[in-house]
Amino acid sequence: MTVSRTATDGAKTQRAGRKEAEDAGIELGELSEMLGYPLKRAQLKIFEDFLRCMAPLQLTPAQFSVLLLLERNPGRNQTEIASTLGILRPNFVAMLDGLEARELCSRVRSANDRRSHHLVLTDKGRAALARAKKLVAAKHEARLNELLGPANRAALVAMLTKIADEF
Amino acid sequence: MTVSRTATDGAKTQRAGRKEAEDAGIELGELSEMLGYPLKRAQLKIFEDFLRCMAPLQLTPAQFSVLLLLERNPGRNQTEIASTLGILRPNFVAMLDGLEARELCSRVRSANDRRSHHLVLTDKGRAALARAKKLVAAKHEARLNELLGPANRAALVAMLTKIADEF
DNA sequence: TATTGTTATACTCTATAACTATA
DNA sequence: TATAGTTATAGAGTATAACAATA
Repeated sequence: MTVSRTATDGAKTQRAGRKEAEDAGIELGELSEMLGYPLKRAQLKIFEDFLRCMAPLQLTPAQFSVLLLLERNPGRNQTEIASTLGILRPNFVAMLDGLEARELCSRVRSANDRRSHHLVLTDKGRAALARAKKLVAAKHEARLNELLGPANRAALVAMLTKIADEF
Repeated sequence: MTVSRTATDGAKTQRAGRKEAEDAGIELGELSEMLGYPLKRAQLKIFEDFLRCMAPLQLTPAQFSVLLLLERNPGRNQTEIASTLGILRPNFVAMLDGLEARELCSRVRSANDRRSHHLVLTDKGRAALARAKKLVAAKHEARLNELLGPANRAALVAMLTKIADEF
């Protein structure tokens, strides 16, 4: 649990956990056997690395996931996209404002229901997403495969998905 | 990635991701194959369940991890405990204030170095931690074993630890 | 009356700078 | 001068209530 970090790209911040001196022989004890602790630490590491790999495109994991969803599901409205990703509608507004300001996607008022916006990728957004996918595959996911091996990596994703869906 | 939630105990909040209607057939696509997305969702689910199981003791994962560390490593100072857990020292102050106000641990000024505080569990803290461990083992971790099986669960923790330490 | 997008707002986490008291 | 604990503060992320436009 706990655990902090933030390596927006600068890669500064305190190394945390595996610091250096100071924690001269502090024992984690049961903590390392529980799931939550390594799970949280791994999640932070992965997001950190994702940010690093994505630095040239300046996309956060959340923004990347939105673009990916828009590509796969063009023309959906804000409520649909946000709820699929577990983003609350009010919080999705500023996020979309940002993506739209960068011309990566756009809101198109629906003709049928003039309350809702169809969300679509712009050409620029499509291009950025294509580059982003390549960066993630070549740098981020490739390193993962290197560390765990493809079979273990797949097993890991499967177990995490099972927890997310069934726990 | 994205994903939200917060089930401090009330278990309200929108179901997110696996919502109900609205997301009529929205496809996640590559998202489900990447590590970050299921990793984040699993982490939120696990913390949610941890909070639920821990509701009678009102301990967050972070607070639990601090108490566990104090039990295993009595007499360490704030810098040591905080850095081990990846908590920044400034943020650790309010956290300790809370635990001390509930008389679960206490700060003892060091005789050698009057700048630092030895951190120790109180008897009440030791008792709370004992109860907490039982709750986590009986409710939280047991359910995990049920879902994945002990071998898979161990493999999962091993892989996450590897990522946290070596990635 | 219900829903979509939105605003306002608040609370938690995380992060940095700078102070104080010791060393 | 350097370190331990602290204060103040700022920024993300996440949460809820309520409003305008539309259905």
